[in-house]
Amino acid sequence: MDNHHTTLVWFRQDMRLEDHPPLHHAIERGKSIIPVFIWEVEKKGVWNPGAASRVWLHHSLIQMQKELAAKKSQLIIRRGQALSVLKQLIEETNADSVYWNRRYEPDSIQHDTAIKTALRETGIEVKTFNGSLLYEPWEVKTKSGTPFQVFTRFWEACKLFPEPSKPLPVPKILPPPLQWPHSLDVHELRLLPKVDWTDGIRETWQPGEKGAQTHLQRFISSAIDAYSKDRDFPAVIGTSRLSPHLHAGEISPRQIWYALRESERLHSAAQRSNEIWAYLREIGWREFAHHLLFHFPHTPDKPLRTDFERFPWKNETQNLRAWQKGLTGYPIVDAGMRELWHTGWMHNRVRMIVASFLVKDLLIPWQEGAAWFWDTLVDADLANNTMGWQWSAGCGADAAPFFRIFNPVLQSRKFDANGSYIRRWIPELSELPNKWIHEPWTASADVLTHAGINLGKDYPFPIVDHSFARHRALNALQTLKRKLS
DNA sequence: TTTTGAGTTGTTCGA
DNA sequence: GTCGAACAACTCAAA
Repeated sequence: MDNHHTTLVWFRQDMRLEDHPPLHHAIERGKSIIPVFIWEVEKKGVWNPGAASRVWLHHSLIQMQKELAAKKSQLIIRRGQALSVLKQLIEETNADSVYWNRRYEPDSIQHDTAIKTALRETGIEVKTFNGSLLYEPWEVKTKSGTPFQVFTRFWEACKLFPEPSKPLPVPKILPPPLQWPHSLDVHELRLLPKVDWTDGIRETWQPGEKGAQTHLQRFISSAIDAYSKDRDFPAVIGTSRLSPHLHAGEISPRQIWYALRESERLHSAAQRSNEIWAYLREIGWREFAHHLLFHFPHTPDKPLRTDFERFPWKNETQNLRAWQKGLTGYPIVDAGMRELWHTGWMHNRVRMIVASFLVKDLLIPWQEGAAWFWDTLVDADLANNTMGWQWSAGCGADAAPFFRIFNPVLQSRKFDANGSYIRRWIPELSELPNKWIHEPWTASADVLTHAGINLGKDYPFPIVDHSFARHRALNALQTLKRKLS
């Protein structure tokens, strides 16, 4: 049995067959291919995937198995230390090459680099590729060679690069080995929770490459033309909702880039072009987040602006719990937190509102918010999550702390004027007229009774007064300034 | 990328 | 028709 020159293609956060450089190059070698997924033993002090991400991964793996089966191939699933599993597989299959797409989180870089070195030392060919970013984080730099810290400058610099390379086609067939090594069943990884709370995720999402394509097509055909207007309204499906697919790598940013550029070419109207670039700019934010994380690897735990390490945070567990459960008494905040809990996702506008509320109104450290998002978001991504929270706290790149104290009532009136988002996620308020839906505590006893609400019982009073909290946050920022000078 | 508060101008309404 | 109070609508600077 000559299985010689088999290539292992190691899948991680790139659960797709289209635009997959390692697969493409493995096929070009003309030898058999074994797709591998390894569920690594969870390590302490490392950002292991959160509960919602694991649920997503479970379903994504099942989809991958189906996709591969249609290509006369299969996904070999193993568990354990990646290096020893790969060595084991190399021995079992006589493989001489391992290909994979690069990851960019600090832990992953260290980890993957060590594996690459160790494998090469044993004479194995290792090739790594860029499968998840438009540009490598180290390619984009200022004129003086330093990393960017302001988005607009970063994005301008990106646009000076040649366009990203065209996505690679889905391979027609993956040459199978003469004999398949043993694989675990997806269920054996125990990625699903013991108590099943995943209904909402399953109803809302369709993990896998097909689901990603469906979302992309829907977005291009029905939402892109109103993107810049609609994207801020959480009751409207005005955003792409591609974030979990992007995070799992079920679609690559190159595929999105080309799909949109293609649609720009087909509809040459200037307006559509504006909308497309407004959206691509968001893909740019994702690139920027990875750029920042690569150059400032300590930022998942520590503020980029070091003076913020002395910010007088309040670690009030009760308030944190109320925020997590969607019981702050501010309907727009609670609606967002409940959408998150139920679907594993939250509209971006609402993410900014709830983040501002946690950090500025409750003065709870942004790391607490980041940790909760990490566990509950199906799109939990270390780069995006870190940048987003530091942006909200005002301690990261593009710092503007004063601009980021959102008024939850004003935001609610502006972006959910008729309260349909609130009513969807907070049914106990559904009978309350629009006038009071954003601030139930201002409604008269009469109005509340009529809406069937016993405030303080059915729905909480605000856990903090926003006006008071705003002044408190401004004072806290003031002390930071004083300490500096 | 937002909110607030002050200052200004405009509008309405009743005496 | 006039006056002034009350309030709405708007602009702008500062946090």
